[in-house]
Amino acid sequence: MPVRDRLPAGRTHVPSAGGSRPPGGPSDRHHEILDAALELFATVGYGGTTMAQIGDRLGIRGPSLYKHIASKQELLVEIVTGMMTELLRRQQAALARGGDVSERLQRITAVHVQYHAEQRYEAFVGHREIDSLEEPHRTHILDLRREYESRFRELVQEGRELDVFRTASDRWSSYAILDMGIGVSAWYNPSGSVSPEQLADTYAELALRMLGAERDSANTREG
Amino acid sequence: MPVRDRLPAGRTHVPSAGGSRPPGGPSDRHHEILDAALELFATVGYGGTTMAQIGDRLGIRGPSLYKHIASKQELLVEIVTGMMTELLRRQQAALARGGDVSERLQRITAVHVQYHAEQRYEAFVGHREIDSLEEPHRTHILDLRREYESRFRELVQEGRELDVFRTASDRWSSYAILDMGIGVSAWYNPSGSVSPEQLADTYAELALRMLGAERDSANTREG
DNA sequence: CCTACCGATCGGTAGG
DNA sequence: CCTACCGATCGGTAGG
Repeated sequence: MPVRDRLPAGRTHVPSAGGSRPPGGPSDRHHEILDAALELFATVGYGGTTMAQIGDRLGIRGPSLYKHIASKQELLVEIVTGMMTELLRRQQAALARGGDVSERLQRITAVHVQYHAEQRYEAFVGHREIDSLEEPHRTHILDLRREYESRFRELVQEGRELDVFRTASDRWSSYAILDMGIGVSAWYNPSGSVSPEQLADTYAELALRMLGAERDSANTREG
Repeated sequence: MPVRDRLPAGRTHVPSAGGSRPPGGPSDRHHEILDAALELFATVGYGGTTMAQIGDRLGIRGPSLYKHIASKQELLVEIVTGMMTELLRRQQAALARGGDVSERLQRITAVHVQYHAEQRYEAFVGHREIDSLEEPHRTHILDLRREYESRFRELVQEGRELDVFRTASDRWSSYAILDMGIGVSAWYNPSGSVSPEQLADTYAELALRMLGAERDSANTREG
């Protein structure tokens, strides 16, 4: 359900490297285009976005965009691959910190949710517009996604085998965790009073409870 | 994440009333069109579906559809309003059965999930294509959805005030439950070995755990 | 970065 | 239920 209403306006920049890039450089323009496209794809959809609209946001005409980009499809590919790459990167970092299975599950859930709040536009587009990707990009993204998902499932399984988690199905439990995090990208409001970190912590707690983890409620985070 | 791959082929009929309708009657054709449109909207999107494609499924040309329907938009409106109406109807029936707050929360979660598995195409389209609705339909649907969601939130609140549930936020908990159910419509495979009922029961259990409900694990269902 | 424009697609209508 | 077709939109190219 959550999507409440249309996605609220507001920016969700890919880090713009505030100053380290030569001003007026070609990749600056590319980045501005990507940014405008992201916001439009998120609010009116890939198919619903025209090159003229993207150009409007930069004060130029549609055809002028082609001096900086190859195609509309290229913009989508960059957005979606950037999203999956970043999700996998954060997930790997979370796992690399080690800890018991509850800690690791809690951490990959938290980074999952935090990303979907912080970069809600990338996440929203990344999930919604996968079928707008032409091959072989679509297949590639689906492969990355399967890898991302399998980390959750494997961790749930590990916990269940150790009798730390109690669940009827590793698969369904991990899907439930993934899906409730994805949902965040549809309703999170960055102008609200809650930070992505707070939301991430709360959801990670919900996930652990869902898995029937016996909480010591104290030492789940290392000192 | 879950969407695994493209939505698998397969039918999800609005009940076709096997035989009680006069054969060749006008509403038969209307229903066939609606059915073809549903499957196409679910697999290639509303914007990605052409009238010619819908016609193809019935062995007729695109323009011939207009003898039975008013517009492409009308088809979407019927699908989405049908979905929200049915969800609300089932939810009300679940609440009307009474019981304590855990029982009622468990039941509205179960019907939520069961619908998203049984009618996964309607549900998928109903969530994904809301922004493809023209006004005033879009606003109307969003109103119905808010009503549907609020029942979850109110029930979570009731349980928390009774100290039956323990949750950091009624809102986030209810969104989590709603979103994990919505996710089902993207990955559920009706050809698999698990029934919508089984999935619904399992998810209802996950929801209760998430809310920190103290399970007696026995008398949560009346005799 | 622009205007002019091509080629293709599509929802819907006309008129049988 | 069909063919013929209108009017509008859109991604992308040509050629400055």
